[in-house]
Amino acid sequence: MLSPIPVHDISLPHLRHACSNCSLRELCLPAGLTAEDMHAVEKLVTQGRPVKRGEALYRAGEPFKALYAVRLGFLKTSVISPDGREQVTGFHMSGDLMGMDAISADLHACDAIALEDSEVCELPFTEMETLSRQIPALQHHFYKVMSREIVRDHGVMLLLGNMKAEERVAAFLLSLSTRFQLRGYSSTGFNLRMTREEIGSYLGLKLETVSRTLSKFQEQGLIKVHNRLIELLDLAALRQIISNEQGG
Amino acid sequence: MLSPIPVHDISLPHLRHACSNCSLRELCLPAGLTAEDMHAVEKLVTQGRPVKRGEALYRAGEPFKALYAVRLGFLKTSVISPDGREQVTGFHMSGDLMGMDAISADLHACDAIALEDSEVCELPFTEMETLSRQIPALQHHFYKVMSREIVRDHGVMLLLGNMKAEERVAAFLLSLSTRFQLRGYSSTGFNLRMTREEIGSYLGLKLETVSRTLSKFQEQGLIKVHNRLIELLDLAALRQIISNEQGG
DNA sequence: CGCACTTTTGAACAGAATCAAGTTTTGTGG
DNA sequence: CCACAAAACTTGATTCTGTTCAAAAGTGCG
Repeated sequence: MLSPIPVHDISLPHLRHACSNCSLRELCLPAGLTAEDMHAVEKLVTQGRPVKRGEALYRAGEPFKALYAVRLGFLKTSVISPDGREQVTGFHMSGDLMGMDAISADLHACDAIALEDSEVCELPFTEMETLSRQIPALQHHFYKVMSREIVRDHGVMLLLGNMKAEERVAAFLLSLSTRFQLRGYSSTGFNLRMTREEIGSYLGLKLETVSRTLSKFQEQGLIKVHNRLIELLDLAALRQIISNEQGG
Repeated sequence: MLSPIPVHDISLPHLRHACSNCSLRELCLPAGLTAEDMHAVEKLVTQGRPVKRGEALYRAGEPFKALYAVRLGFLKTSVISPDGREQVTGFHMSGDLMGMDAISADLHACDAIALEDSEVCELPFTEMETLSRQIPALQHHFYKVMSREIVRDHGVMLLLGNMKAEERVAAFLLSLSTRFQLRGYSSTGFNLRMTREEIGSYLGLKLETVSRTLSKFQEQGLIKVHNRLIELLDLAALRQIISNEQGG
């Protein structure tokens, strides 16, 4: 199994580095773990596992063994209904924890596909569970991360249930902007890693509507679009659009 | 604090009874707890707390102290966007566990309103967390219940993102049917506890559309509607509608 | 028993989907 | 490095689903 980061490199300083910079952000940083706790956690974390663009990290129906912390790259998750409709349920970037929906039935409930060459850390769940009994902060943190996922999903439900096409696209761009910023990247210029169709699936719109809406925003001078390169020119106006289309 | 069930009644046999019949179904039943474990859990569970129709069990922004297991009754949860749009995120009946979205920020993230006179058990979260470190099955079960909530939310996202009005309403009726059946009630005849507007909010539709769709189903002989009394006459046809509208 | 809330139904309208071309980009192999 | 095929994107015209606006009828709670 090839990996850009050999096992022996996953020492405490290394993991710390990984945590604070890209990888285990969601898992480790806010947990407030001591050096000793960290050491225990790191022993469970496998070496980085690469996932090439287009490949699946896991697929719905596969047995659940581990959660995954995105170390770098970009992935989507999606559920597919029995009659073949796909709903993208999320986009995931460095520091995000994936696979929590699989705990419920011990089977993965969605597909996770890399949208660009990515790398994840595997967190064997049973072992993490055992460890979290010894480290209250870790246990609490897992509850928190799962809770945050629920809150996020409720936000998407609000978007899907209440918002118009323009509001959805604006909310999507602003959400990406915030997430990139949190990771130290530009909040106003970034590269969409997904197709218009995948954006549309996430937002409950057809790809043509996504395309048209982006074009319209560009005409209005709110953004600049060159393929998947996006530049946000007027964050305030985008926020205004979400706040019920007043003004602008 | 008035309660139909005094504290001293919450003895082991009582809690067992509550679990298997109505209340802590989601919390206790699948956890496979021993009698001893059960006893420990029951010491944490407060007496039943009544919530009258129209009252809030909790409101967004309130500090988070406990999860709630619905003992009996019917509640809705909803998030409200800054500009005032309401999205009903779920309907909750006996045995359901509520409040998990509050763990994330130690604040409730949604409103929980009783749609009929209800009663809940309060589960102080910090204490439950501590206890779950001593009872692995309990810890695992909490993870499972939260995971199930995530899976459920993804299902709603699929519905909101991909389905037409008729499909949504059919899916909603069938979902209620299943849930009532699991609790030992009729799966074909039940009382909607919520308004058309609340159904619409949950399904991403306007109340008029919900009403029209129910009327149409009635004309087609799939259901019988008398106000909030619903009778499902052709489950197969309703399922067919969800399976992409073929046949019928 | 009456008033407010809920529900139904109709008619006109709007927003997004669908259908359809044409263009651009990307990835691959020669 | 270029040529080519496949995939992705844009834009327009049309259609259709669901919303909006409106009014009337029904229900139930105090």
